[in-house]
Amino acid sequence: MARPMSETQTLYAAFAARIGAALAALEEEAVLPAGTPRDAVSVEPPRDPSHGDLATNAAMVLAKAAGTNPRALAERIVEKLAGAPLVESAAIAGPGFINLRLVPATWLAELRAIAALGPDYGRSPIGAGRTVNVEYVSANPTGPMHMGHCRGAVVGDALAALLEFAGHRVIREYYVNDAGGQVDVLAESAYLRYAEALGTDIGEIPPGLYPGEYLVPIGQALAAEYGDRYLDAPADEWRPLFRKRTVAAMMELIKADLALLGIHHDVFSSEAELQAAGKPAHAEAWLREHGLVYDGHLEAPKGKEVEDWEPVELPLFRSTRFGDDQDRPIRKSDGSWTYFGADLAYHMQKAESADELIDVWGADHAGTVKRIKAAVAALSEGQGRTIPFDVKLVQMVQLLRGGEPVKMSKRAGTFVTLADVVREVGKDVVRFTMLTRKPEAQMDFDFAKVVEASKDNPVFYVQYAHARISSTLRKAAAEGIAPADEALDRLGAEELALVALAAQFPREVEAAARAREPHRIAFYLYDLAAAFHAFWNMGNDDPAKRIILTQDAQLTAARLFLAARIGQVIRNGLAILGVEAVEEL
RNA sequence: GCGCCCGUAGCUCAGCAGGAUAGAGCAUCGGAUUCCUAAUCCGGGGGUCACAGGUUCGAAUCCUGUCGGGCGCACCA
Repeated sequence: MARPMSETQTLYAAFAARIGAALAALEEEAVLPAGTPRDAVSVEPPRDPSHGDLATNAAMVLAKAAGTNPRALAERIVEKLAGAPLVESAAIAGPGFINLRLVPATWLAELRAIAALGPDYGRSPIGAGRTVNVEYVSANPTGPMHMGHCRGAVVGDALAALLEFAGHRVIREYYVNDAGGQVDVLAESAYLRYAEALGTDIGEIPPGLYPGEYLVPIGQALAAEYGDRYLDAPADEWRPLFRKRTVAAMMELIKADLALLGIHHDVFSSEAELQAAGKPAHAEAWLREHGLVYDGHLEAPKGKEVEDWEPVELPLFRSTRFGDDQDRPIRKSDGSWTYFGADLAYHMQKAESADELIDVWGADHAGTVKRIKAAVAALSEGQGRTIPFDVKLVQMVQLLRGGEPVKMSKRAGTFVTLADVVREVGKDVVRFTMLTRKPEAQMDFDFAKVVEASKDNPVFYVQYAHARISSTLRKAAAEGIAPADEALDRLGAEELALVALAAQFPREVEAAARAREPHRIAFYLYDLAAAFHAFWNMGNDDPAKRIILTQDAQLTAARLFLAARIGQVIRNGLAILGVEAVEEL
């Protein structure tokens, strides 16, 4: 046990392993029952730095299993840890915390580990061997992306990157809702533009159709390709073609918008193709076999008057068996599939190639979470394997400009497009800002504030820290000094404190990945940037604390080495968020 | 009426698997600029973690209820 740390082993991983070894030893001595689960054992920095460098709650969470009290068990664990390499002292505190004080060389080893791992520093194996399907965006293919889609897009994309960094294989997926009635409306709208392109005066776009200008080029393209062939033809003749062509064009628009945000999906699944392949019918048959679909009557909606309510018999999925409030229809009275019916089959399809599913939805779809969770639960049960399934609900974003709400009307076609916003404030600002709040909390997005270049704005604050590091390295290079790790032992307490914070990056990644919360990375980076800015400013008060000391090349090289590693961690974190680490501002 | 989310400093929000004395920014007050980028930093004041119960060695965190705000509640998507 207690192997010395290797070049590339990170601190928290090393000590988690060491404590595990100590616990295993105690199992052999029968102090702990064999096979005691250790999931709740954590290794973390103590709240108060004066307590030491690392703390573990092992004694507290395992005391019950050991049949003793936390402090007594802590003593047994401390015996095993006290003599370990790099440990200066191990003490029991409070209700049974074990505080470890480490020799300073520990931090220097971590610095070298960051250097050795580079862009891989912080990667975790917790997801190894697991494939996660993350479905996000899935905006209807009826027009360009608007700001209502933005937050889910960014959160989903960052979540996918985070899970990948934490070792999962990730499938980024987009569900194209190209089968519903709205797509007919879209086709009709495009048909109008087609007629317009051929010289017909179409006047005002009738209410209910899509009025957006973005359909004009589609109409022109269709006119150029087909001439007036469909101008006086019955709708049945052109509708399927116009649907297909317009949806395809809309998806190109959407993909271009997503590209502006740096988002690229691996898989686009078409609802229409899903239906054409008979997947929903197959799902229905399977569910009927398992007694989970039956023909029954839908209850009238509660708390809401429906004038022409008539009970009809429909095929219902027994979602109440899995916690839903009502059984849900999978087909309409005309026999076509409901959105849910197709979505249910879609989730079955996704589960074929993934161990785990995550959907990122807007909060306006909160009402349908239970039924789709019920569907996946039914699938899990029927297949006899657990399919973990999470729906991340992303709350609304209120758009402001200098404190005033930005007026939007979908009907009038005056929504704020994602492309406009990215053009105005930039990709990095949009992405980072969307991640500075937990997704389930509502947020404001103020155009005036997010472009502010001050510490009030976390994007700039973090990028500024990185730019400062870059410029320092440039300046040092110009003076002929390169970062080097030969004299790291000359680094002082302030420098080691900075390393201690950087060393937490791997566990932040793991915690964020486990919680499926990429915003934690953004907050961590803010803290790390703050620590670096504070460190930097010590050089303003005391010139001896500057990074570049022309009269001491050796110490300068060591400090540059430190600064470069902090920069590396910032880069790795920003990479998860999909934000550029700039070299200068 | 029902379901989901939220409620933490004057404002905007963090709070990491239930852990030690609840944190940051803004605002406010007082300081640092012959400087490697002051686009930054240091310090002061500011809290009944909405409220009431419960679970336990320990709750901002978990459970129940109440109040307040948001979203949703069609065979729509």
